[in-house]
Order: sequence, then C-alpha cells, then structure tokens
Amino acid sequence: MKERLAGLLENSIKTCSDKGLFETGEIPSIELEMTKNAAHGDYASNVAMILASSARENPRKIAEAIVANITDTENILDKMEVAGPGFINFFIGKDVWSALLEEVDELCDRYGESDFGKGKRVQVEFVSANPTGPLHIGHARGAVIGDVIANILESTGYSVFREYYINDAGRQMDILGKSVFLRYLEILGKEVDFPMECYQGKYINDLAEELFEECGDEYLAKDEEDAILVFTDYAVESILSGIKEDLNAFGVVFDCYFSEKELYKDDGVTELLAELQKKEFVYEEGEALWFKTTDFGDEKDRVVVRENGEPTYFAADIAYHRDKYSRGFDKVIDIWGADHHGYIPRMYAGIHALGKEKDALEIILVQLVSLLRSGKPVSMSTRGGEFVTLREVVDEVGRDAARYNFLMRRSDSPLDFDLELAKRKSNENPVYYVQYAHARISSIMRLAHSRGYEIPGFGDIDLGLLTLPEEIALIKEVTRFSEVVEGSARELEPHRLTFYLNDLASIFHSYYNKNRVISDDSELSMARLFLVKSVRIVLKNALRLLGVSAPERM
RNA sequence: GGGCGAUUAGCUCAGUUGGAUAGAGCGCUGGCCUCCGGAGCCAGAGGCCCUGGGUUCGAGUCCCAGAUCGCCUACCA
Repeated sequence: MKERLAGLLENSIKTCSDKGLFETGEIPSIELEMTKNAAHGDYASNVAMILASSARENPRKIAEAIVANITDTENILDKMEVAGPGFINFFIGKDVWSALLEEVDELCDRYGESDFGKGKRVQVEFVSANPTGPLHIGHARGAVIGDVIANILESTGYSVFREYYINDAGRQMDILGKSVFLRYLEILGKEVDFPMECYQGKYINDLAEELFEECGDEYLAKDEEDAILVFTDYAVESILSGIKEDLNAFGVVFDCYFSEKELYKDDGVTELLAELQKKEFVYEEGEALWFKTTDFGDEKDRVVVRENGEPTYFAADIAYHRDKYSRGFDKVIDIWGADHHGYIPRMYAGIHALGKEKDALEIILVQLVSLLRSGKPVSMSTRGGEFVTLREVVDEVGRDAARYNFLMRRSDSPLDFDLELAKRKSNENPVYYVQYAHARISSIMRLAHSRGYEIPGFGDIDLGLLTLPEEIALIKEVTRFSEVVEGSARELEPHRLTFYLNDLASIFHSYYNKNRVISDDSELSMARLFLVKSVRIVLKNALRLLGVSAPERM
C-alpha cells in the first residue's frame, strides 16, 4: 500500500515538475506514514514541505499542485486532502483494504516475507561465549537476539549463516585445564592450593570426577604440563557439548562453530599479520607490534603481537573477520555484550585495514540482564561459580516465555528479567497475551468447524461485509506486518516484532469482545472467519520469527 | 582525566528518516459474559519528554554546553 501511494506521489511530482509548476531539484525519497488520527486519513505525506524549501514556494501550494496532478490509476483513493502546514492526507477506500487480505490468504505461511535483502549473503555471529563454563542468563539474551535477527533477515530475502566463535585458544584455556587438574589432584587426596584466578564452579569438580572415573590416577605420574593439555581438551569438549545442548533446548541452532584454535592452525593469524605489514598498518615499538588503529578513528593504537611474540586476542579477531569475508559474506553482523563497546572502533579499524567498507560490518550491542525473582535481585557471581544458567531458566520458565521476555526491549536497553513474572500465566506476562489471541482464534475455528463451516478462502467471502471501523483497523494492522518485518530487518531491531504482536493481539481481543464472529448470518460469519483467520496467520508467522510457539490450545 | 551510552506517566519501557493532540504494559480507580475461551474487554486518573541554549515552517527526535546515572578505559581473554 505504502509503495503504491509513493508511486502515485512520485509520478505526480514529475508531472508538476514537467509542467513547471514548481522547481524540484532531486526528488526526495517519498516519505509516507500511517496516521495516528483518523481525521488525517489513512496515510500522510510531508513531501510538499520537504520540497518547499528547495522550491522556495509555499508548501501548501505545492501540496495542492501535487494533489491535483495525482492520477489514481488503480482507483484506491476515496479522497485526498491538503492539511495543516502542507500535509497530504490520503483516504483509502474501504474495499481496497479488505482486498489486501487476498495476499495473506494466498501466501499464508510465507506472508510477510520479502526480497528486501536481494539474496545478499549475511553472516550473523553471536553468543560466542568462552567454553570455560555453562552458558548463563547473560548469554541468553544475546542468543535470542542473534537468532531472531537471523530469522528476520532470512525472511526478508537474505542468505543467512549463523556462527559461534569459540575462544578455545590462549591463557583462559590453560587456566581451565589447570582448574580441572587441581580438582583432580584433590580427588586423589593431594593438598592443593586452589588459586583465585581458577574457575571455582562446581562443574569443574564434576569434570575432574569424570576424568578420575575414566583414568584413575594415571595422570599423577605424568608431566604436569602434558596432563593439563589433556585436561583442557577434555574440559573444552565437554563444556562445549553442554553449551550446544543448552542452546538447542533454547531453540538456537548454529550453522557453524568456528574454532579460534583452527584459525591458528590454518595460519590465519600469520597471514593477517603479513597483510597488515605489507600494507604498512603496523609498526614496532618496545619489542611489540602495534596496529595503527588511530588512523581509523580509534583513540590509541593497539598491540597485535606482544613482546613475547604471541599475537593478541585482537589480532586473532581481525584474522577471524578476514576469514569471514574470504568466505564470501557481503555483510557480517556481530552481536556483542555491551561491556565490549570499547572494542568497536578498533574492530572497524581492522576491517578498514582489510579494505572493507564500513557497512560490511554491523555490531549490535546487547545490554546486560539483571535477573530478579519477585522483584528482588538474584545475586550472581561468575567468579564464585554462583550463577543461574541458561538451562535452569529454560527449565523453570519455559522456552517461549524466556525468549519473548528477552525481546521486549531494544537490545541496547538494559533488561530486568523476573523469573516469577516470566512464569506467571497472567496478563502481567505479555507472551501469554499474544499466544492467547492465537489460541482463541483457533478455538473459534474449531467451533466453526463443528457448526459445519468450511474455513473460507479469499474467494469465498463478500468483502463488502467487512466495514466496521474495528474491522478496518484489524485489516490495516494485519497488512502492516510486512512493513514491520522489513523495518526490523533494516534496523536489525527484533523488538519491533513484540511490540507489533502486542498491538495486533490487542486490536483482535478488542474486536472479539465487541463482535461475534460466528452468528446466525452465515455470509457475515464467513467474512469474519476469514478475517480472524488472516489475523491468526500473521500471529503465527510473527511468533515463528521470534522462535516462540503458537499454541492452538492453552 | 578521556571515550561511549542513557535520562519520556507512580514503575518498566516504545516512539521509524525531524511532522499534526507524545504512546504501551504493569500498578491505581470504576465498569463488562444468559452470548465463539474473563489468560479477555471498556472507561478514567496520571507528562516542564533531565536543564539551558541553538538549527527551521516544525524538535521527545538533530547540534552545542551542563547535571545525574551506567559502562569502557590492560603487551587480559
């Protein structure tokens, strides 16, 4: 609908310009919005006011000229008005709205999809938590946001690849192996001094226990360093498979888990350093190798190879992104915890050095989650190994409620997650409100069926019967869906969908309470059944994008 | 000290690229099933959009300064 009106406006502006009614430099991109106020019609455009400044002409006069030169070829307009300082208001014919439902019926499960992304290849990297312990609640938000962004991009015509970067190299891994090894020694009755820097969680003891059961005291006699290597590998593999299981239970599935260790093995880091050197982006100072990130807007230069000859994590990260691009992705999206925001400039410096444009990388920051129980904070300390895991949250509140709750705020806004609230099956919990609308429509369908109605298709109904203001409002909301999906794809903002779902469910519940769908009038019943069926399709499609189920009964 | 982000109803937050009378949920007050699912609906109260300047036809939105809060500020990962 929006595109159609934009087309009409554009043609009219061209006509006006040809007739010399006013000067147009560049024709601005046509801006249209759905109005908040019914008196302003269905859509409004401010294009005349935009043109006014360059044309040095009264905006109302321009608006009049544009309106006069619009040729409504498809006959979709009831009327047009010039209002206020120069808005052009469009009033769409009622039957035009209901005709839009044909597309919903036809496309059904695919309604809302588009080719907005034109097949561009996008990689979304998210979660990427170090395999040093199970995922906790903080990781869960990033997991859902990444997953849903990927879903949205997929449905808007991008080719999407989901990837998890495993930091399985470096000092942390040594500490992990050492932690398990020390606990293992404890099991064997040795007195050990367990340092603060080691991982304190109980899962470390469990891993040590498993190794003991399997190998007994075999590693007691072996060289400690060799033993730790074995323990590290065992721990990483075990923890990682736990992470994968937890993500799976949360509905998050990756196309690839990318290992940092492999990156080194395949000389990715070496090659990167060679490239930086060749392009002269690096210099030596104090035995270390520095990358001139300040050339690209960073506040200070960064070390890529330490004095001891080891590349930094940052070097590996650029090498990783280099690898991503070499795999042919047009665009790379990284989803990071907000505490990493200081890394953004240097990451952009990295991709600039690789010869990539700024828009080849998009970084989404996800703010921290505060876990609450009945309004009171749940204390968490990762160091002390005391935290609520993702698994525990999913087990306690359920996957649907957990996912939905993480999507109710913009990513960069902090979020309170209340376990009791998320569990509650009441109107305080928005996920049920939306799912309830779906279940309710399903229930209506069952009743209709039992009364002998076939569920109608677009061709089976008389559109002229859907004329109540609530019905038009419902149709408008339903047909807005694809614009919402496209908007959230463009801005990478999944929360738009939860807000949209809430609006749609609200309009539906209101309609339901005021009007009967199934009545004595079978023609009217058919028309309304078709309408609510359309609502159900959109609810279901939107929930699917969020990875939340659309139950038929609750 | 420097950098980044935030500040909108009692609380938690939306607010598309600058548009007409600033929204939602919760909470609060009062109503609504003889009837398709009351996990629902309707109505009401509640606002110096942090402050002060600026930009323009027009600012919650953009720019500058200040206040308050949060985060970042390692040859860590």
